[in-house]
Amino acid sequence: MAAMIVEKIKQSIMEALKSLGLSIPDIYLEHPADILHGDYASNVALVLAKSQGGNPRELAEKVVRYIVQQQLEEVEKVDVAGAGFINFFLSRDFFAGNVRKILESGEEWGKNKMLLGKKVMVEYTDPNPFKEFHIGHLMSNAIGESIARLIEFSGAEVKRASYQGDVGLHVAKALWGKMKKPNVKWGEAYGWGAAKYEEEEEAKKEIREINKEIYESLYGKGSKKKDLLELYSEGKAESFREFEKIYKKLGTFNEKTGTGFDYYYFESYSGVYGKRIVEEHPEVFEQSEGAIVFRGGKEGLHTRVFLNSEGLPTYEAKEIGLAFLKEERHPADIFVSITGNEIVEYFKVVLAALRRINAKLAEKIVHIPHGMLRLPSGKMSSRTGDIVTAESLIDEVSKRVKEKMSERATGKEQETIEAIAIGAIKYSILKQGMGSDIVFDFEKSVSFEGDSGPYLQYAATRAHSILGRAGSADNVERVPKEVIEIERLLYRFPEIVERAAREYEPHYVATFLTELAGTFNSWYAKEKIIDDTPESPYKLALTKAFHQTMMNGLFLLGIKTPERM
RNA sequence: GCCCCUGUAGCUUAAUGGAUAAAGUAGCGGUCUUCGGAACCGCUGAUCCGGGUUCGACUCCUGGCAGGGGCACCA
Repeated sequence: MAAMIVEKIKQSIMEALKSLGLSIPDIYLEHPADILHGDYASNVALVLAKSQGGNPRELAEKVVRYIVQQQLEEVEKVDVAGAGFINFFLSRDFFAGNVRKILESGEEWGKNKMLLGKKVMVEYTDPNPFKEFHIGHLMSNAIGESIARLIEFSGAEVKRASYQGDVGLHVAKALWGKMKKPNVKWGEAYGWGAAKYEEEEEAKKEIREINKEIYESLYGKGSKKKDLLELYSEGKAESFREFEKIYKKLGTFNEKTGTGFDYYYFESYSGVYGKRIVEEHPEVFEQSEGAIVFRGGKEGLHTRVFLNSEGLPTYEAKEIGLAFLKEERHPADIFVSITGNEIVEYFKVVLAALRRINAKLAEKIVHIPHGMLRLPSGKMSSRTGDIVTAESLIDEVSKRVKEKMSERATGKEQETIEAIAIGAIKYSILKQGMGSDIVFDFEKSVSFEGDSGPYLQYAATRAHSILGRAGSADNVERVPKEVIEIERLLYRFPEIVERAAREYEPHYVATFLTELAGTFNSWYAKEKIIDDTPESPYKLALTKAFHQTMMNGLFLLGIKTPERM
């Protein structure tokens, strides 16, 4: 397989530097904002002039002379501009060849080999049984699914994992609520139990008792209260079924296994594991006020409790256990964990402790924290009952899509409506960088115009519609002289995918697709694609290449491309 | 008080130390003789405040200010 053009250009720069007897710094290429500055630009001359002295422009001229001698077929022109930038202009043939390549590659278009042969496990979503699947989980799911797909596109074998809190006070609250009010849903039972826990001493006492009971039954001591355990299993199974339905809807679903995730981990297991591991490593942990703690002070971290004074594992010990559990069940090269950023500090402590127990395992763990999805009123919380469930959000947005669609004659299939609604929601989550919060304004956040999921889907369906009308679109013979702007974007797709995967940042893909769709829409507005000019077949091929790129890109965001909308 | 994250047009967000800071939305003005108007074109509008490093800073360092998160037996 031919190397990506960006690699070829880098190579040619390196050879030029070598011939000139210069040292070779890290070379990176950028796409200049202004097309007058070429398709790629390099600042090596500026970098070298800085480290070794000399005039950057003169240096650039020398480098260019060597590059020109190499006669790269894809490069039409190389020149020096500005302070000493080397600008590369790609040839007409390169762009046409790329269109051909897209059509040949189809669903494979955009893949890279960065992680070829690697095994990667991605953990995300992590909803807790007995509680509602809220929009925070939706956010984690959207991000995790996209990252999983990006990693798959980079050549790795990906396993999806979800880690769920099936023990702890929240479970006891739900169980207590359900026992008092057998007819309400689990989510509601939890909300009510949580409220009473704060309000009434008696309730608090009973809930703590239930918590202990569950723990003891799980830790092998058994329990006399058979009905409580039955209710517990029932609730867990019920949650599982509910979650699976949502995963299917969201597109996190493996047809082969018939489940959303390849691996499910539970705190009840990771807790047992973690407790044992902590106890086996007294050289790492220490006793303090009756608890077992890890002192992170040396590394500028907090001291955190791993086993509480009752000997029960906390979040930290469970996370340690989880790391070993994952490695045992599916040894991988990279374990990615997607979580909210409120636990970054804890995660650092966990990793610091793990490093001393098993440095190799700790090395393989990558924590990707994301911002929070907040409501205008404040933090998302299921404790106060002030929550928006994923289900209700999808329903609400679907309703609006339906209204919008009823203005049209065709296509009111539920499937399409949901694809658009979920596309809108996912896009609003994935269009921005991982770090910052999203303020979720019910009215504005999910728009159908401009910078939105439906905008991307719409551009794709337009292209699809033209292709349906035209029949064949595989003729890349009569190439027009002028390079069309879309061509200058299309070839960049694999680079974008690779970068997004490398940095675990799906928003690079989202931003790129938006630019691409906008360019297509502009072109579409002023250019007739199906006409009787000799260029028409090429324009059709270009339309098909655009459509393929949109489909692959949207797939990477976990968004479906409807045929009509 | 200490630690971490974030401050970019009115609002929501882009920008790999690089060339004139890019979009969407809101506002104003256009395109309606269509291969699909959820579209297209134009105008208005921004790097929180000081200092520093650099040929070059939204980006790196430093001091403030503002917002969020975290600071031992919850997750």
